[in-house]
Amino acid sequence: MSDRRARPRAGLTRERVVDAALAFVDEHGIAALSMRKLGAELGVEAMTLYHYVPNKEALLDALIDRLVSALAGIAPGPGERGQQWLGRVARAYRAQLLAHPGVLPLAATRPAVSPDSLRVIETALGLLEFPPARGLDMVNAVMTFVLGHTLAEAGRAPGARSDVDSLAHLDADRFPLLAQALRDGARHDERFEFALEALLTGLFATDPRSEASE
Amino acid sequence: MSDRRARPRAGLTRERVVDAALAFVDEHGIAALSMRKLGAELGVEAMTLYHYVPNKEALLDALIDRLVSALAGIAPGPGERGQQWLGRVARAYRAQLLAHPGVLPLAATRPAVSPDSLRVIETALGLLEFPPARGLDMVNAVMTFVLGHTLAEAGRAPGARSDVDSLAHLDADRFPLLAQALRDGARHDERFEFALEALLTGLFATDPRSEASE
DNA sequence: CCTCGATTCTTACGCTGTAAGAGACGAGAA
DNA sequence: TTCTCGTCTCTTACAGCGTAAGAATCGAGG
Repeated sequence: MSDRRARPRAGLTRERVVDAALAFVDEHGIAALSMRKLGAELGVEAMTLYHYVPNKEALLDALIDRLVSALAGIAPGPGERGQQWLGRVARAYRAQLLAHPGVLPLAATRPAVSPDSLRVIETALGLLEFPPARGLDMVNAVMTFVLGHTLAEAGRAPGARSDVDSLAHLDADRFPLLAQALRDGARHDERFEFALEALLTGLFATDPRSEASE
Repeated sequence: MSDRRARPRAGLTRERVVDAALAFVDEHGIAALSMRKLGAELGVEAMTLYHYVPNKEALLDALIDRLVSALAGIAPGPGERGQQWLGRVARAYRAQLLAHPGVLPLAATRPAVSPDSLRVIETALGLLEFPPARGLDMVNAVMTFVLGHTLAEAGRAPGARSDVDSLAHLDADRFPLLAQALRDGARHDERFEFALEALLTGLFATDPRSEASE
């Protein structure tokens, strides 16, 4: 019944598996991802995947690592100050998250402590001219801000797009100011730029050298 | 075999169900929550819960609403400026999230558009002396910042506590500055206060009346 | 050709959310 | 009291999940 070449080798790699998972999540959302479906996408049974990934958790971790790794390549330009560089990293992070919104809930839920993300932080601390503890506070503030902001913008299920989009039909009598604020639409990019600049300005407002006291 | 009073009424309410779910999540984490286990906690079969909640998604939504509703009661003090009030709301939001860290992944993943959260925003817009669109940007920035920051601090599984805590044993040779920055421990509260003040300062740095141009 | 390790599949278990419908309860009507 | 009816609860069932255990198959090196 079964022909002799029913099961040719699929030529899988851990990388190919993660690639396929990322593509699948981009298309169908994180909730739809299952080992069986991912296997089917690769022409393979579910259990085969366990030869390349210890379990599903590890696979999900690998998805985040993909996004964060892209940030590790952002080198400071010649003479670039910490503030500019941190802004560039923040924008790149947001771009990565927006490019793969299905992964956003994962980024929110799992710690980002891969070697690549540590490298980004180490670079920042070297660049910032603040005491390391303070520098870490600043990096933490910026990265968590980007995550939170992008979550509100695009982190929800593939159906409803964003917080402000799901408010399209709201009670203008009970919330007149909010209705007015929303009249111009979402303006996600503007909103992000405004808030990022405000945060960076606030963070860098103090003098690096006056930090040891108190 | 089964005695005559085997099934007395459980006296459930939607509220009691949500209460139990919140308590269960606080104790065992969101991943452990299942309709069957929650039913068992209430002395009832799983399907019984569906008389009080249309499905599990709605139950999860109800959990977030619990947290956000607590913010709706924060009224501006007499003569209180927008910046102070927004800071108080931010700290209260963080306190709510920290009190129920199991719910944090939900807050990150689901839109916060319940009537109560809209009321908070409307109040903010009335208080801020900025054009509503700009005021919404500011509220959005603060709330998403708090969410992101608290996620990094406590949003992970009940096992590993936080991002910085899971770095306790890191390679001090490869990441010397980071290791130094972590020498004093987590300092979550300090870190939050520093970043929140920076953000608020940055947000309120511009003059409300000079916003119409450009 | 034969063997061996790497790869893939099969089967199975306990768990999940929930659809469908049966059954038991308690309050009001007769 | 007895009957009825709407509300509550349970039973059964199904398709899907992650993955443990082990059998089957492949391709490369001896």
